[in-house]
This record gives sequence, C-alpha cells and structure tokens, in this order.
Amino acid sequence: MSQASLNDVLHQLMHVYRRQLRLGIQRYQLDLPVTHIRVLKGIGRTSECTAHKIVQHLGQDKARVTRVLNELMTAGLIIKTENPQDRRSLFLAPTEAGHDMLKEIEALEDETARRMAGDLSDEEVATFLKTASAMIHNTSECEARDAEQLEGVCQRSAQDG
Amino acid sequence: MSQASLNDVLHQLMHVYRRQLRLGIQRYQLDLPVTHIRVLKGIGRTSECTAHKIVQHLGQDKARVTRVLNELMTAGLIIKTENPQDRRSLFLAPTEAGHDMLKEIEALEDETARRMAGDLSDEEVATFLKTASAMIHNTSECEARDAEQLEGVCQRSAQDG
DNA sequence: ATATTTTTGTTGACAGTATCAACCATCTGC
DNA sequence: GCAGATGGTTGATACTGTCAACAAAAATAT
Repeated sequence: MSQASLNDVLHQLMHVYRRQLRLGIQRYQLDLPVTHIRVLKGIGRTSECTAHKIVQHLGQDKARVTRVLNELMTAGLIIKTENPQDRRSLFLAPTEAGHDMLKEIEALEDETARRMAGDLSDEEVATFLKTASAMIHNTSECEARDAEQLEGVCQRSAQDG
Repeated sequence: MSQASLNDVLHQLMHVYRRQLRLGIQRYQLDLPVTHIRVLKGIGRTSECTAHKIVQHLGQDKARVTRVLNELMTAGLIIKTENPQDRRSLFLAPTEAGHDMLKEIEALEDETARRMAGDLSDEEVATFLKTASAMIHNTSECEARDAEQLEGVCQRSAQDG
C-alpha cells in the first residue's frame, strides 16, 4: 500500500520541484534551462573538470552534455582549455560571468530548498536526504545487476552458438 | 549545507526513478511512455473521470493531457462516453485492455518501489513519504502565494494608473 | 612498431515532456 | 439573451533523454 504511493509521490515531488526551480529561474532572470544550471554547478565544484566527469557525476547522456557545454560556452559562462595529459579532452572552467551566475544559482537553490522544506525541522530534512540517498543507491545497484545479468545472457548465448 | 544538497539529491532521485521506471516498462514490454501510464492510472481510480480531473490530479498541462488521452484511445486502452451533465466534457474509462494494462502497471510499480526501497524499513519509507508530501504541499503553497502577490501587484498598478 | 581495442567527445536523429497562447463549444449567473 | 467562466482542442516552441554512428587520441596487445 505505502509502496504503491511511493511512485505517485515521487512523480509529484519531481514535477513540483522542477516547476519551482523554473519559476525561480524566471524570478532571478537567470534565463538558463535547468540542465545547464546543473552542468554549470558541476563544473564549478570539480577541479580539472572534463566533459566525461560531468557525464559521470550527473549520470547524463554524453551527447546531451556536449550540447549543453557548447551552449554554456557560447553564452560566455565557461571556457575550455587544453588538457596536456590527454588531447582528446578539454578542461572546463567557469568564466568570471560563470562565477557570478553560480552565485545567483546558489541563492536561488537556497531559496528553493527553503521553500520546499517549509516548516520541516532540519532533522526531518536530514532524514529525508538520507533515505533519498539510500533509494538512489538501491536503484543504481539494481540497474547494475540487471545489466550484468543481460551480459551473462549474451555470453551464454554466444557460447551456445 | 544540507539545504544546498536537497537540490542535488532531488535531481538525482528524479533521474534515477524515471530511468528505473522506463527500464521496467521495457522489461514488461508495456510500450507506453511514463506519462501515459500515469494518466491511465488516474483514469482507473477516478470515478466519472474527465480530462479536467486528470489535469488537476496530475498537475499537468491540459494540452498535454488532451494528446495523451487521444493516444490512449487510439491504443484502445480507454473509451470516452458522453457526459449527460455537461456536453463539453466526456467521461473516461479504461477498456478491458486498459484494465489488463493497469494490472501490469501495478506489478511494475510495485517492483520499482520495492527496488528503490531496498533494505529500508517500512517505517523509513513511510517517514520519507510523509516528508515528501509535506514538501509537495509547501511548494504548492509558495506557488499560490507568489501568484497572489503578482495579482496584487497588478491590481495595485491598475489602481495607480 | 603496428594492429586492435578502449576511451573521449561530437553529430544527427528521434521520442518524450512541459508550457504557452489562441480558439471553440458549452455552461452559469445575471 | 449576454458576459464571463469552464472544459477541451490545436498549434507552436523549447527542454529533456536516448540511441547510433562516427572521429581522434590513448592504451594495450602482439
């Protein structure tokens, strides 16, 4: 019973959160889609950041990341510099404008979090975060296990053939 | 500090959940996008269901709902019947195939929920749901308040003018 | 040293999702 | 009857997620 509603609650939470963030973006006049904000944040807190690190950290598709990076660059929020260790990849870093943007983003996210938390105690929020993290972990594990199983099947059928 | 990570955790949770659900849809060969599933579920549990009720219940855009409904209908999962009380709207109900689909969906969602819950206790999940619901509520309230404020501004500037 | 495989990133294509605005038919209250 | 609210449709647009094919460089094997 409580499990059935987990799905619904997650959906609603998801929807409401994104909406709230979008509205905040308008209010702050940031004029950036949510994903771009997430990527910019990732770049800001990662040293020697590469596209690949963003892909892994955010769990997003690399094609999408490439495009977001290009848009962030043409918007003047990040710069790419050469990676002497590997000429395939480029280091990513926020420009001055990017850092300014990051400050605004931080303020916006703080406000969003405060709104969502509302009158919940710090403890309640902390517990929520802990449980949510556990769920993320559980789910990722399941996915990995599924993938392994599939691989197993492939190998077996290859051997069979 | 814990507030800053609320954003990240929500994003990840969101992403992981949708992904998990999508994979489940493939595994179960349901061949329906997530939104369609949600709408079908809504129709299944709402008596004298109309498009409007779905819009309100799911918080989705009515244009989108219209399209999803049409697709569900051409897929033979729901039927529309006349609403004698209001000739603008139609009652929505699952067909036999729709009910079969709903059973599968239920199984899939149970499995998804179980995977995400993992080794968490029922109590932990319940607490999570409670907090999440509170957040959803808080956020909606903020949105409503913002809208009111905007209205207030409009009225005031109208009076000023 | 060269061939093979893996890694990193780009490009093209497409489906799904979220919103907005204009619009029509009907209903409601006056 | 009329004005305005409501339920729904249509068109347009932007954001998001994913897949497959590819190129260039790096790592590894032979």
